[in-house]
Amino acid sequence: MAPPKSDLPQGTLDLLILKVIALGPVHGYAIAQRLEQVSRGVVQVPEGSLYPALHRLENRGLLAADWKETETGREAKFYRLTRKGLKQLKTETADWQRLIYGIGLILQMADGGAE
Amino acid sequence: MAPPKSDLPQGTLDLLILKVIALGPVHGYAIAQRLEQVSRGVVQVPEGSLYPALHRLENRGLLAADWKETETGREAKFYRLTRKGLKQLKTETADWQRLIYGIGLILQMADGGAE
DNA sequence: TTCTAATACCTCGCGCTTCTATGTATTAAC
DNA sequence: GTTAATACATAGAAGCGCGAGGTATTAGAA
Repeated sequence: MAPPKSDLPQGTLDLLILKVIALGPVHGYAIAQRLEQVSRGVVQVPEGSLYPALHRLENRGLLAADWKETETGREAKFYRLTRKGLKQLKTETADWQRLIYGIGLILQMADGGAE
Repeated sequence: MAPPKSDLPQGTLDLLILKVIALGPVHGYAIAQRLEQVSRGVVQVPEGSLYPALHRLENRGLLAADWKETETGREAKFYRLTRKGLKQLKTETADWQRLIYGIGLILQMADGGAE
């Protein structure tokens, strides 16, 4: 309903991409679709963010890719997680959880909440 | 226990600063301390991030500042929220909630969750 | 047939933020 | 008398997200 305009904070995109790929090999275009669908429109990833991110992750050795055919008979680059990528996913997920916990504490803060 | 290394995602710092200031006038140095204490060490704001952020927010008209004396008899720049700043705080808080909701959906995703 | 829309990939460059490093000055403690 | 904490500040580097642009294929509408 509400215009779901919401830019991603720097750093979170990698985590989301790793998570989607961890569920099974997917190609880039499908990753963006999954993220938008699953998050119910909250997370929208423009291609200008997506593909550079994928290349970054691949260069860091967190992803590996092979060209295959999609179900619709079209060539696409399917990504999968490396062992290093899986480890990174776990670390970043934990970091994220800790972060939103900490930020939650701050946002719930009311007058007289400290000293 | 665990090394609390956790860089802030871009954009969240403004939100946290606005939130702290909303509780009453504070000076910059104290803001960083409050954030670290309340978040139990999760949020750590280096001065090189803090002061530029404060200046940014002031230039955008979200904060106003006056020099006053601290309880320890020292000069410090006390910030307070403008009306615009309060409005911004509400918007950004709502945006943040929607974002962590969306990201939460993605991180909870398991195989077979979509098709 | 021709045009549009969707799929699927890519890069360039702007803009913005964060962080490290460095600097000043004062007060308190050791 | 030197170190640590308080309190402010800036400069420069590095990184990321995004808009805008580009290529190519396929499917469907006009």
